[in-house]
Amino acid sequence: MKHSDTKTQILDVAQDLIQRRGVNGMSFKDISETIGIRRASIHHHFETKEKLLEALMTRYSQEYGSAIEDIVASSASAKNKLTRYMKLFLKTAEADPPEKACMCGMLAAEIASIGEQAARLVVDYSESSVQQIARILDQGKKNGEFQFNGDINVMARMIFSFLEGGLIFVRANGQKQQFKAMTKQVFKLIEA
Amino acid sequence: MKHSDTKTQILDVAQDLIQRRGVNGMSFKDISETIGIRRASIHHHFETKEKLLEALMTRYSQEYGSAIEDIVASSASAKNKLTRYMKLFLKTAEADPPEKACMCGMLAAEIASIGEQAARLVVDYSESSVQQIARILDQGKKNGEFQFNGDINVMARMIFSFLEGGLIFVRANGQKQQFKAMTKQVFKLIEA
DNA sequence: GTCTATAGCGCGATAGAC
DNA sequence: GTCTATCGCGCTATAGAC
Repeated sequence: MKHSDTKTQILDVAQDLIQRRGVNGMSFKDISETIGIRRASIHHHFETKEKLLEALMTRYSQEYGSAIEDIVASSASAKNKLTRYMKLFLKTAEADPPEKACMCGMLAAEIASIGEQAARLVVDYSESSVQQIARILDQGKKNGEFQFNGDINVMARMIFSFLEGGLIFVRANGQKQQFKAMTKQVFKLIEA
Repeated sequence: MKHSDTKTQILDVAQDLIQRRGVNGMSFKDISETIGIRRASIHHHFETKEKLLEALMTRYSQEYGSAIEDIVASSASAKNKLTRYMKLFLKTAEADPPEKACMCGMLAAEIASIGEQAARLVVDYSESSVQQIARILDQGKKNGEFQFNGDINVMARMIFSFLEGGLIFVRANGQKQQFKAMTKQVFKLIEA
């Protein structure tokens, strides 16, 4: 079993810190102390903090983007797909130790503090997530699983917004079981 | 017409900066340069940054808390109340210049970076907001305006989460008209 | 690829004059 | 109540040895 290389370790620790404290609450010093190297060594792998954020968000988009694509492209029911999609968020809410929000949500909250490139990656990822949710809703509406009034895309954006905001607030108030209750409530609103 | 005093100016500028950049993206230097005084003068009014955040969140709870109470306690229809409540968020989304999210949401996102006292004020305020939304939903369900499956409190928390998350993401992607569309979608889901 | 050393600035905070 | 001056630390970033 090989240990992950330094570059990967840096990305892992940076992501963890951002999910807990945010971009401006995460520093090269924090990272270096956590993985036991010097700050200068981080700069060897990532020239600037801005570049680190770009690399982080790129990896994130690929990992989660393909996980979500797998879900949407599968032959399962719409309900099963939406359940699996929301389970990705549930996993973060129920992480041990908890106190983690979605990294995309944290970067979006501090969008003014990250570079243009990283900001675009955040926007692109979130817009693509909304689209994927919309596809699931569309499938469900067409095959009769789901039934609700209003526009599918608006509804998809609402679900995404609630998932992101929900994670931030259950982390703040510590009541993570509330998050699960809300994901179940989604189905009560849209199921036929 | 008297100009607002320094203490109020400091709170106003601090709140504005937090809504745009977040707690860790706001500094005494930013505040001092914006209102044209020295950093030491801010410390005269607020001993520490932590105390400033407490004062800020206390004022915020009072202002918005009483505005929300007025709405909930009025004799209007549930639909009218919920519309007025959501209009408080819409006003932030459509602020000019925009790029503002809800201060409570920004503090919640960076909850690990603020003191215990300020953190509790954030949690208390958001929980009380959820309760107020629940009261509106309860009124609407009882008098037949609203009709939806599931628990009222969970539904209230979902609406609050979506409003907070929604503000963060429409600020990031610049499409504030999407926020208004989502608030309208709420009624399509719950109206009888 | 990791290190030491350092530059240069921003930060929160305090002492003390006015 | 505001100022100047300063402390001490954290921050991102860079140069250059090993």
